[in-house]
Amino acid sequence: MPAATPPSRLQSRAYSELRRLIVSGEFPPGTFLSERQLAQQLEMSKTPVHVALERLEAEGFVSISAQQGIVVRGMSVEDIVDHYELREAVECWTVRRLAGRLNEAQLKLLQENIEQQQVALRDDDLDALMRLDSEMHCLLCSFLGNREIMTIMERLQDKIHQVIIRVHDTDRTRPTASVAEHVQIVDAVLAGDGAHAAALMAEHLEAGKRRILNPSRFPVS
Amino acid sequence: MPAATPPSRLQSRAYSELRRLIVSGEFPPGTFLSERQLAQQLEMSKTPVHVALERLEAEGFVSISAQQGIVVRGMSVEDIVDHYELREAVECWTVRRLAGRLNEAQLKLLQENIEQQQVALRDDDLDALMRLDSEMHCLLCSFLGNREIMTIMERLQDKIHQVIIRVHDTDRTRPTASVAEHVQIVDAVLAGDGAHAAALMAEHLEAGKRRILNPSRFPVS
DNA sequence: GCGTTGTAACTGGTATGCCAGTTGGATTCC
DNA sequence: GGAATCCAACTGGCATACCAGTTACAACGC
Repeated sequence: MPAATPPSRLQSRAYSELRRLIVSGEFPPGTFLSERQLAQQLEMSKTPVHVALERLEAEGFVSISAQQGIVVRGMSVEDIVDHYELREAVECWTVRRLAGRLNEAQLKLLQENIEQQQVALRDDDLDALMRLDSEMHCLLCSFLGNREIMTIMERLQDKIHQVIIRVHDTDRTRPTASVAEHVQIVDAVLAGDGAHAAALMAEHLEAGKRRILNPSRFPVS
Repeated sequence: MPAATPPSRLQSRAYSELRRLIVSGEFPPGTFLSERQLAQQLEMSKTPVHVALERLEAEGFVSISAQQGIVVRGMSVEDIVDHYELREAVECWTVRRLAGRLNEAQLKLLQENIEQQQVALRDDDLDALMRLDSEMHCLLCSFLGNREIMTIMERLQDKIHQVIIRVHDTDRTRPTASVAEHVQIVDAVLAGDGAHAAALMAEHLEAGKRRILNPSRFPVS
């Protein structure tokens, strides 16, 4: 048996696609969605779409009101604070744990990422910087080999991506500092100084949070 | 309009009920479930049951194979290790953050919990001890007022409950030590010594993990 | 007796139709 | 003209029917 095509449930496709549309900003916060319309757009029936939306609601990406409609959730200021607290807890612990334990392959991945960050910074490519930042944080977590943590980090990165693409500041100070902080964090991890790496990570995340919260405009639940 | 009964979707009821049945051990790991049978048991149709199961799969409580069946997931040794790593990250950060910031009402809640633990210990009521332990850890996290963290903690507590009810050791050493550790942790938080509280919490969780992993028998995914 | 094969009884996944409830706007009545 | 009202066009939630795929077992052929 060649196993043919993996059955690949429609609901999985609906989930991935919808999550992508929301995270990418194509469905910005506040957008009203309709099961029927989405079903038509995704060329499937309501059922798998319904299941996917239900899961997205559980993960906080949409809000469903019976007999009313579905609306894409944004993050409130409180949500963002909560979000960064969780990231601080997880990521500080991560670098503390990783300190002095990186192998060569892992180090190479980090260095490649940082080099690309520096290129993107020079080219003023903010989209690439954003992607590389997310990748860097996920990369560090992935080295733990902990699926629980990875799942959470991927969700957190997606949620913050949804917010950050709507923050347009022309100031280059923060991206420049951010790349430098990444270098310092990796250096501290490499040096085996877990406490220092954790402290740097905390400052790094705090700065990221301030950048998002300061140019304050901001959405709703 | 008196708003009558809140609509309370059937799928929410299905989700809560199924999660309860799994966590409580009534559906032990490895149990085969059937959408139709569950629908009959819960007195509703397949649809809400299907949605609930899909969400439970996303949260790791069950495993669904198309055209085959649904099986209640247990935790592998790796799952347990991952689980405790995440708890260490979150809970150590929590007590560090809480150190020196408890108000009187919060302190009272903690003290009441500890008193009940001591009573349960004296009465040799292991079920109560288990419940109070879970409550104590959730209590601490709840003081942060962080919904992200609370949601995660509730899921983690449920998953570990599912495992721990299957560990029957007659040794009273661990429960006794556990209660004492809770007292020390609260004392450290109260004294405002975050680093010490975090260190105590790490040891406490490590001991809990060892207790589960040592009497090793253990299940599958 | 053993291996093969065919079949029937399941499984979850999906499509469809209907339901109750909400909403917004046109209409009607003051 | 303004306000209350009613109705039609939605919404998501649920039940049902059907589908494809899997599995286990019985019957058959060797």
